[in-house]
Amino acid sequence: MTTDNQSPEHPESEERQKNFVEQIVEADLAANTHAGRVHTRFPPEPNGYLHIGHAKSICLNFGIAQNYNGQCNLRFDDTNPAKEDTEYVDSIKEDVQWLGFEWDGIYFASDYFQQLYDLAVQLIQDGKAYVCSLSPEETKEYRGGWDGAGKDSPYRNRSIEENLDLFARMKAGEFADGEHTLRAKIDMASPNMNMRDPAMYRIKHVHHHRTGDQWCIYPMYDFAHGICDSIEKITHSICTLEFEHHRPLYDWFLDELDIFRSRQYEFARLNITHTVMSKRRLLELVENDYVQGWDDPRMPTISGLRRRGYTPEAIRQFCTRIGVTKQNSTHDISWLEDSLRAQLNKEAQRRAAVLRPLKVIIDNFPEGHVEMMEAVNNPEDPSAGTRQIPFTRELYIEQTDFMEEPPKKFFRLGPGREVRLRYGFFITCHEVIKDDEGRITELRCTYDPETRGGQAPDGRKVRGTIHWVSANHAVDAEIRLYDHLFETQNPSDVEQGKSYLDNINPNSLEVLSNCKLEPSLADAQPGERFQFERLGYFCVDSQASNSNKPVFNRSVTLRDTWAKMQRKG
RNA sequence: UACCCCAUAGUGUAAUGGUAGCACCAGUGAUUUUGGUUCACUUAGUCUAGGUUCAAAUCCUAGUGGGGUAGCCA
Repeated sequence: MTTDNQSPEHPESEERQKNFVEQIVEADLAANTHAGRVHTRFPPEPNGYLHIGHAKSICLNFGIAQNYNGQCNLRFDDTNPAKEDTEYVDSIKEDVQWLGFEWDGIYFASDYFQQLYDLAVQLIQDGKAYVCSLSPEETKEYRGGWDGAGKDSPYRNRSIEENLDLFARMKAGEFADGEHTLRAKIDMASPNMNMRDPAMYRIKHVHHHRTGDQWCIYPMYDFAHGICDSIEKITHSICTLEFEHHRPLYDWFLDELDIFRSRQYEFARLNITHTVMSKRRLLELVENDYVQGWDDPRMPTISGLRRRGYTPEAIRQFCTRIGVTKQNSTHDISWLEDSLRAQLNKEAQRRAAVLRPLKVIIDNFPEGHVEMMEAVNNPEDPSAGTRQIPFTRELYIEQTDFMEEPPKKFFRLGPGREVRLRYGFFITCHEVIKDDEGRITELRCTYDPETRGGQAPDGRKVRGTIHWVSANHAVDAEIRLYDHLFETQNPSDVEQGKSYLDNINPNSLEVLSNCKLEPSLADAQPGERFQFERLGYFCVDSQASNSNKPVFNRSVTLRDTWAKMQRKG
């Protein structure tokens, strides 16, 4: 259930077309299938951090519960202790809550291990399951391929008594890993591989993060998942497309066991350009230090996006904008970025920050004099008020806001040109000072005292308005500029012999350590977000900032039509 | 090789047998003390071939294209 931001004027709650899952839910409601009850669940395996693709699923599952007066559980699918860990459990809970959702029930598949075991025994007693003693290799061989039917396991017709005995001894730890499995007795000739006597239990002498060493046999996903749904009386079990072929098996278990009938529905997982989304790859990026952890601001993980400066609202907004269908598709990453811009444009306070400083001396401004200027905090929100910023003789402007030989459409500063310093004065550049290597080190300018605040009494116009910071008052800061983690739209699209890793963007992180911020930014708190005017949205890094030198992450740039014009030439 | 799913402007999605619509992108213009925001306008689409029907994006068949599936992973 969402805990905030559901006001009527909020874009998330605006009228929109219902997606196909919502239509199914509404049809069930209309038909009174579950007496008006809607119950979903979000079922992550705690073997990695949540990413934006999970956010889509979270928004779908929790969103449906919320919109139809239902409930949504958080359930950890922890049936494979070899890969799972409490570290992941904790991060998943944190991420779900941060996204703004509260689960109605929190469960673990491991809570149900005994019930699962009992139901497996029941299936054996009904002659629907058997202990198979084929090796993994033999099992694969017997399963057959797409070109024909598989072969029945020689153990398929063991007596019920023998199966019961063997299964009990599997549980008791009498056998080594891989010696036996419990299999459902379905159809080795099925064109659906999942129905060719799938494994229900395997022996794994592995310590489980919650049940410890209590079990040495663990249920397989197909057996456990549907039963967990059934136990929790889940009405709509929503998963991704690759589980489509598992649905007949999901149904088979519930039907044979004759327990509460949950239904599985599948939707297309989220793909986004310039990034990767599989847990395997994200893990690889982390473990091989391509990034600096799961919460690296370049990662598509929830924790990465959070550290990058994304808001839960922006992510939820993105998830509702992209829709839910069964079509495989890839969304442009700029959609995600736009969602953030849309929110922060309305909410973020504006500040001045100079990324790559160029000193400007105002020759006709009195030395030592400080003139306090009034600046609007947020033009989109008058209630945000104003603040005072100091104007002095020595300023910093952006290096990119000056060109010695400006091209035609360049509106900013150049020799002999006049621009407006935002909330300051008009200044005109008279002299360019360079070092021995010819690099520009300083600009000599004059200001027009009549233009205080940025208006000329004679009504003369100026094309460019640039930002600035008073040199003596400036706060030094480190600013990290992030770009797409991968250069190509689809990192997985590689020629023979190459891997997605070859598409990593070598310039995905640029650290600027000599940035100059306006004084009001001195005590910005970790996680706080601002718009640095004309540059983008930035937030105080939650890990690296300390009191002597704040560190800001660039969440997203502003739209930049000038940069676009330059790119096009 | 078999089975399953999918196919609508560049991208992403509506229309559920009855006028093909929306958003983003792109382009043009207006406003603007952020080359931001906002506003207006413009471009552009039902994969192909048959069939059913008064009427098909929608139903049927075939083809084409894309995706998925042969873990004792989930």
